This record gives sequence, C-alpha cells and structure tokens, in this order.
Amino acid sequence: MDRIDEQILRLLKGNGRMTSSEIGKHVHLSIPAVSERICKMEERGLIEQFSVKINREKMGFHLLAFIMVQLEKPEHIQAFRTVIQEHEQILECHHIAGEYDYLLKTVSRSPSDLERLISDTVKQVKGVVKTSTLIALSTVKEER
Amino acid sequence: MDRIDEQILRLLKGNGRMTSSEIGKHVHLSIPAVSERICKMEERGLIEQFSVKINREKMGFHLLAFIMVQLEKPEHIQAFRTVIQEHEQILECHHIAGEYDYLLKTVSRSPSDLERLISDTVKQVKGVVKTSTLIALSTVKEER
DNA sequence: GTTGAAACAATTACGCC
DNA sequence: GGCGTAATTGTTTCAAC
Repeated sequence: MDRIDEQILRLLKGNGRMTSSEIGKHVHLSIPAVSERICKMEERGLIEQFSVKINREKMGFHLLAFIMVQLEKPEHIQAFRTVIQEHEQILECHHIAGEYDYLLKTVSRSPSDLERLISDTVKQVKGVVKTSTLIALSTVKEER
Repeated sequence: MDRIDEQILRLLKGNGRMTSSEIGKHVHLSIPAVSERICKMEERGLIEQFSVKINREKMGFHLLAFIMVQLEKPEHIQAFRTVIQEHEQILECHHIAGEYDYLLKTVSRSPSDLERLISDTVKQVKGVVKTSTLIALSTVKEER
C-alpha cells in the first residue's frame, strides 16, 4: 500500500470501470502492473468490491431517514438482525453506544411508506421498546 | 426501467466490473443489448457512477462515529458545507429535522483522531453551538 | 433486439532488474 | 517482489439488419 496504490484507489473510487490502461497513464505504469496492483488489493481485502452508485431519488425513494432503536434485551438481537438484513429499505445498521442501541439508515418512497417501515417492520421486532426517527431534509455529502 | 434493468442493476451492485457478456447470460440478452441498457441508465442518471468499496478498517480507520451538529444561524451554512466537503473523514452530511441540524457520518483512526475531528474541525466552524457524538461499536449492515 | 467484423482491453508468458 | 514487452485471449463497439 504505497503512494501509487492510493492513487489507483482514488481513481477507481471516481470511476470503478476505469481501464488499467487509463489508470496506467495517470500513475505511469504499464497495464499488467496496474492490473496486478488492483488484484493484490482485492486479495488483501482492501478493495471489498466493485459496485455502482444508484440514484435513490430516481428509484422512487424520496425519503431518507435515520431510525434510532432501543433493544430491551440481548436475547432479541438475532431476530432483530435477521429483519435488518432482509429489508431492502434498511441500508445500514450500526450498533451504537449511548441511549439507543442501533442506528438505522433507511429509505422510503413516501411518509406513509416510512410509517410502515417503523410501525410494521422495526417496532414489530420483539425487544424493540423505543425508537426515534430523524428525517433528512437534504443531503450535503454522501460518499458511498 | 423494466424487470431486466432491475436485474442488471442488482448484478452490477454485486460486481460493478461484471462484463456485459456475463450479465447477458443472466438476463438472456446479447452483449450490445446489455451495454445499451447500462448506457441508457447512466444517461438517465439512474446509475450515478461506478465505484469501488474500500475496507475502511484495513485503511486504518477503526472508528466510525455519527456526529449531530447544531448550527446557530443559517448565515454560517456555506462555511460549514465547505469544511464538510473538504474533509475526507466526513463521509456523509445530512441536513436533518429535529433538535440538531446536521448528521455527520465520520471515520477516524483512533479516539484521539476523533477528538481532533470534533474539536478542531467541526466545533471550529462558526455557528456550531452544540454537537452530540454517537460511537459505532459494530456494523451489522452497510450497503454502500 | 441480433449478428459479425473491427477495435479495444485484459491476461499470460517471458525476460529483466 | 515489482516492472515492461509482446502474443494470446476475451470483450466491447459499431455497423448492418
């Protein structure tokens, strides 16, 4: 992980489909040299995966909300995690320290859709005793 | 945006470098047909960009924290946004409704690094009157 | 949408330092 | 271990339909 690898990562972050020859022009390396560096970074787990950023607005998800969840007892964690993993509108779930136990990042099509997500999905999980929802009005920055 | 486009998006989400020929085998379409669909989704803005998911842990960022920020007056927003955009450890910034005005998703190398981020960067911005930090203990799900 | 030819990029094998 | 060159293989692009 040297200076050149960092440059390659920066380039790939901006365009995950950039060709090795194009990257090579930036870092002054041959095509096989660039390919090998990318492969090695994948092997080491530094590069987790190549992906696409999808515009959620254009997919109909107009609402971004953060839901903080209080879980009563640790015995309900497994059921909770299963629900989280299976729900496509729950993008992120972090175990956090503080008054609440989990912080969820969610997307919804409408306020009523968010209502369903909170009432029918999150609060339906055994052990969920309290939630607090933060609605995003706009997004200033989002490095996904 | 039909059934096939959805399938293509799902495949690209899992592997942004999947070839059109490979995608074609899944959706039973020829290579130019797949390429054209991907191009059209890029033109429409549905696909924002191709990217790469980098393992933050392996990059030395062991701490994930959410910082909620209260901004005194709207006249300080521009300066605040500039700081946000320029700081690489601030991954996300959402304008939110509620007691706090902004929710920041941040990464740090260590607790002292997070301390610097809060004290020397965020609180240094004019108009920032209050912050509240949620430390992530672990991440259950993160669709980036 | 498909097919096929041309252009392009990646992979492999090899030699080099 | 890391790099470059050149041949091979595979992929995309571009036409025509």
